[in-house]
Amino acid sequence: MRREEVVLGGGPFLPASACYISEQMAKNHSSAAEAAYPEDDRPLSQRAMGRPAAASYLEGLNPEQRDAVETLDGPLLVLAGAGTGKTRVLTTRISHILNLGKARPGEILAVTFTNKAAREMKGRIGSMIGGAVEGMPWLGTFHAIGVKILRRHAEAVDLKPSFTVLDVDDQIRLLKQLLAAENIDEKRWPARMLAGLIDSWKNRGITPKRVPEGESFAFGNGKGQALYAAYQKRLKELNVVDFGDLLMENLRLFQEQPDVLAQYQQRFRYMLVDEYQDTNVAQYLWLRLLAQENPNICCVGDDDQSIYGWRGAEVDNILRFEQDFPGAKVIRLERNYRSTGHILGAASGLIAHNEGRLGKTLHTEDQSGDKVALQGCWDDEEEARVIGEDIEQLQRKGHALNEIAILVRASFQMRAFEERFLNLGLPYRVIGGPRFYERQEIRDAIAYLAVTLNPSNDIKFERIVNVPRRGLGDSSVKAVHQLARARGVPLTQAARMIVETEELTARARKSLAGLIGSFDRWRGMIDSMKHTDLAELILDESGYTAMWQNEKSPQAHTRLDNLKELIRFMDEFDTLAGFMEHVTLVMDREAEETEDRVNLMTLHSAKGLEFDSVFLPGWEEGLCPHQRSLDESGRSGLEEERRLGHVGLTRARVRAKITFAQNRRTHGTWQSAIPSRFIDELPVDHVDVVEDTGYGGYGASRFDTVETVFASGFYETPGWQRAQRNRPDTGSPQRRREPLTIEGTLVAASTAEGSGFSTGTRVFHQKFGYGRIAVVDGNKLTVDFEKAGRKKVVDSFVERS
DNA sequence: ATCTCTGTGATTTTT
DNA sequence: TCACAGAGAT
Repeated sequence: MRREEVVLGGGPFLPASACYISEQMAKNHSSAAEAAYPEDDRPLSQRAMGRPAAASYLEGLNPEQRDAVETLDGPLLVLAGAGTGKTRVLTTRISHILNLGKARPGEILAVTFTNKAAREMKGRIGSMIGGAVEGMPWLGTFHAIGVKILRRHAEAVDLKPSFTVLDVDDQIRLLKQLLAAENIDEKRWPARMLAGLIDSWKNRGITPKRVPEGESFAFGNGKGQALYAAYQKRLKELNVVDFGDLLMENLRLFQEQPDVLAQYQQRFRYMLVDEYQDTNVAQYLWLRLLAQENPNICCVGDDDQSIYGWRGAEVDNILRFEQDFPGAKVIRLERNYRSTGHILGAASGLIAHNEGRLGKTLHTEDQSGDKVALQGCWDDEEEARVIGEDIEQLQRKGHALNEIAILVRASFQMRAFEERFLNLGLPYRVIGGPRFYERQEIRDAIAYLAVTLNPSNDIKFERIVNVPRRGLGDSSVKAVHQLARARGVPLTQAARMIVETEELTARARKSLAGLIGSFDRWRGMIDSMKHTDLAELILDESGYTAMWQNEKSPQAHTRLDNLKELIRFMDEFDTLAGFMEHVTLVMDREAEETEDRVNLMTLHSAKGLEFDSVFLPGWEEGLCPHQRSLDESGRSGLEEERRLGHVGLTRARVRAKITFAQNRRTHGTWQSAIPSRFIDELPVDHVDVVEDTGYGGYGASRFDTVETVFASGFYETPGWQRAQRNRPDTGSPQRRREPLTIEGTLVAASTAEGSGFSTGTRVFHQKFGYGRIAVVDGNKLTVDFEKAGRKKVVDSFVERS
């Protein structure tokens, strides 16, 4: 994720001796190498040096794992259940391919979903083959690899090689502008919704032209498709791509340029895919294209752990693998090395209720250990109290808090636990939540750096043009915008032009000129200054650091710390450009946690992790099979929720406890809840019911209150009142009051070179009124206005009167 | 520009 | 209930 990813192509990747053999084998690798294996086919030099025999790393594997590692040719699906050594198989397989000399590191494509997984694989392979990780240039996330390929062929998809990746914030900002331009009421049709829709299209590999007619109506009364097209056009103008494009444009590239596709098909002798159950349609199509020529594709995944359907993952991809890749071999990894027999039994029993699955039966030799505990509680507070007590007891027995996790379905559940733990003085940490890169101050800082590097990055420029406040409010920005659009130039360039005139107030003009000047100055220092020093200088000189120093809010200090952390992070890269290249894609830095704390997170973020003790609160109908999931996706939704439960249980090594609350406060009102259907699906032999002794007596009376509050409160809810009020209002979306003639002038001005104006012409200006042109200087006019006096203006802001 | 008020909606999250 | 975003007021 750091420097090594910037390295393109395959550099030296193995010790010299190994490199030699790889070269040789790669040339005529097919039959000879296969026949030779498993005999010791290392070069004499290596054998003489006493290096471990080729197969030594295979020894610790169980038969299925070994089969998965050694079945190198043809399509292979490895169904790897939870805790069955999936990562080990992947990394050993890569090492094996390299060791046999069947491919060079640069000829292996290995894709993961997260940076974390990619990093882990790099690390493990590095320690297996001897540290030289640079040799795996094509090991990374789908997105990172997508960027790498796109950079090399940017022109083929109407981009410049210097394109940047748009983050979600900027994406929304851009969509909002489009909606405003189209006069769409953002209240009714929020930009986020459109973003989600576009994302879902991109997930499925659907271009604007191919949007199904019905789906276009999912936004703005049928404007969905047109807006998607407009958005794509705008992205190209700005030379940016969004996350979805990283794959979409790759697909387009491969489809439109067969020679480019062929180049990669030949390059990748072996392909490996991690977490295949999480791939979306676009990723699947991408892999299919690459594997057409050379079917050595190995997908590792677990259909029972597919929990990202709602963001485009297609479980179907893994279910259909054998049809998609004819002649595919399927290997099941069912030996679990993580959990006790009871935990595994409970998890297996639960997931067995799903119909759409390939079917695996996890087993373990470990038959010791406790059954899964089950306890009902009165409400969420009691649930937190019970779990808090359990944890304190574990702590007293000497268990590390780091080995304890509470996995919730939805983040609002965390609150009760946090309150309780603060009360008890029990240290905890929340995993997930807002990420470093998503913090406002980090994004602002990055915006400054981005504009310094590339002055035509309009989106970033807009973000910080008035941050910190420098008197460039809406009206000033709008004027710059208008000019930029009329001329078809970036905002910074429009700003340069406008400060030569008197369109803006003297104060705004001075401020804007200062900002532009600063950016020019900073840009001039890129080559002569260390990038981290430059970043610091920019943040200081722009007044950004001062802005937070002057703020008295308690978070201001953290923000300044984060900025320092950003600079420290930058230091891991050689140049500013190198840092910026990776900033959008990889900023998942979490400070290494050393303290002993209980882990609190959602079930989703627990995937891939494991703990000695796991608590699973909130197993209630409507929450653990989440109501929304049921409403929106019916049976498949229910099955995904069940997989979520399965993922939760299989995180536990030695103990797991499921709890549910009979009453839960949601949106302010108390609701009585019934235990999740999943609870009754657990095999009784693996479960111990803990009697709930925590409440007595007052339950019924409280319940009465619940009903009264609910019944009487309804007609006072804001929602109802809103509905009443809005009834007669037939809704008249505000029309933007902009004379059409202005538009006409704008179009004319943008097409004509130079101004079509001459001295003496009577003109009209929105702000200054009527006047007569005194001087024409290219696009700049000096006009004697009847009321405002002599002003310098840009020609596109006036019209003939 | 900075605040206060009002309306709104409320799973899950990576890149 | 409560947090947050956007509009409107000062």
